[in-house]
Amino acid sequence: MRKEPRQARSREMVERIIAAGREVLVQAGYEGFSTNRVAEQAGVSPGSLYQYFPDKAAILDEVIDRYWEHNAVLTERALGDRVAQITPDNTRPVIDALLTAMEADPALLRVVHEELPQARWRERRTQLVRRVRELTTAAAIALSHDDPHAADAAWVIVIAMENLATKWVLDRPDIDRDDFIEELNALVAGYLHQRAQSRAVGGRQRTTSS
Amino acid sequence: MRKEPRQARSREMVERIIAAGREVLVQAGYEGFSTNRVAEQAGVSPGSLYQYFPDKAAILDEVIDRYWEHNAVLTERALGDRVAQITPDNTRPVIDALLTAMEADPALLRVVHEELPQARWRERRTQLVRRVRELTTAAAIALSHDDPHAADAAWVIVIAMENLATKWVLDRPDIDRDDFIEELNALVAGYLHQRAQSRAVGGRQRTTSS
DNA sequence: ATTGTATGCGAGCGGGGACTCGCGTAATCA
DNA sequence: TGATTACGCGAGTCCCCGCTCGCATACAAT
Repeated sequence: MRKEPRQARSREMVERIIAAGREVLVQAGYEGFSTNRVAEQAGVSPGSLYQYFPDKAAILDEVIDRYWEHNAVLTERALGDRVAQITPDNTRPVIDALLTAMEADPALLRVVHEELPQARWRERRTQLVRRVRELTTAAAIALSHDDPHAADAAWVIVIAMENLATKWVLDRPDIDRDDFIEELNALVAGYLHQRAQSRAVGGRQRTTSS
Repeated sequence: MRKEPRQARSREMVERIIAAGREVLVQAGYEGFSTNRVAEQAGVSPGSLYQYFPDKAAILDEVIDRYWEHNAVLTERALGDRVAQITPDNTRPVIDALLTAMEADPALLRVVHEELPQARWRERRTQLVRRVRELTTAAAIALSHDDPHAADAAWVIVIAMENLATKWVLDRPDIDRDDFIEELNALVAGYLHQRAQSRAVGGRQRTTSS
């Protein structure tokens, strides 16, 4: 920020600019996100943008930050008190929470996932992902306490969940929401069991029989 | 294309332009991909680009098309004659092939996955994905012949595989290649078994016990 | 009321990007 | 060899973009 908005008037303007930023980002995409357009959408002069934002990137950052923040809040709310119910065989509450967050603003989700250069916003994604990872690791450990590759399993699950949930929301495949949650749950449960079983049989091996 | 390059000289130039396009895309990223830079990199005048390409997008398209084409060829080669070995419990050849393709050109993979606006290149991705889907569906059907949700399972697996393989190559998590293949194999095998089992017990249900 | 400061404006600047056009040169053909 | 066509060049046009600056207005303090 270049200056603090002191009067109510200017604080409202800053809000209008951020809202306009979101709108332009959704309507025109990342490539169409220009300062002039944002100003116009906000009903504000181009010069006014730069009273409180140092540059174009700052506006974008603010929009993205708020999106992730909003998502984090939604996730926690959706999880609610169902955290206790989570077991390796029942990860439905986490998956449901994840989906709920994703579904809140599909238009922005699309831009964030399909148009933003990922490199510049890598850290901002963490809040939500970290929470999923937390719960996943707990589930993995519950099944096999001394697995040296438990971290690998957590990584696999987190990446898979995040991307499957995202694509389900964006590409709208013909899969019912409850069915989908069921599939993801089976994916996690099956994976964890399969791993536990392989380890019990004789450590990590190249071939497994049914 | 605007004109056919007739002489050998001009055909070479077109090749140089495409190669330069790839180079600029990797070095400068999607946002830095400008016609002037491509021309300079190719050792060619800006005007010459437009002799054979209608616009900037056409150059980019050609680069991306060739990337996918190359990938498809690599996948088939890596699969080789091991296709016969694939079963629901052993999807390693497919995964290996997928990884091999991804590993061939990580720099370009990064740009394609993290910088290109996905919308404009949605169809080009298909060749590789379709092949994986083919093999996956076969594996799914092998385990349960009349599953009404077999297509869902195939979708889940394909999306998961594609993204896991991509992220593994790009984010270089600390997981050994063979271990990773093993994890993915467990993911698929475990998932398919879990589903088959759930169906056997009593159709799709909300709760499963270990 | 008067003065000082915060706010808002919008024409316009400097820059870079996509793309063109008219001209010189190399290849092809008769 | 002369004529015709293909090729290649690069200065230059037009456009849009990020961003600034001098000025007018609204608010706050005294």
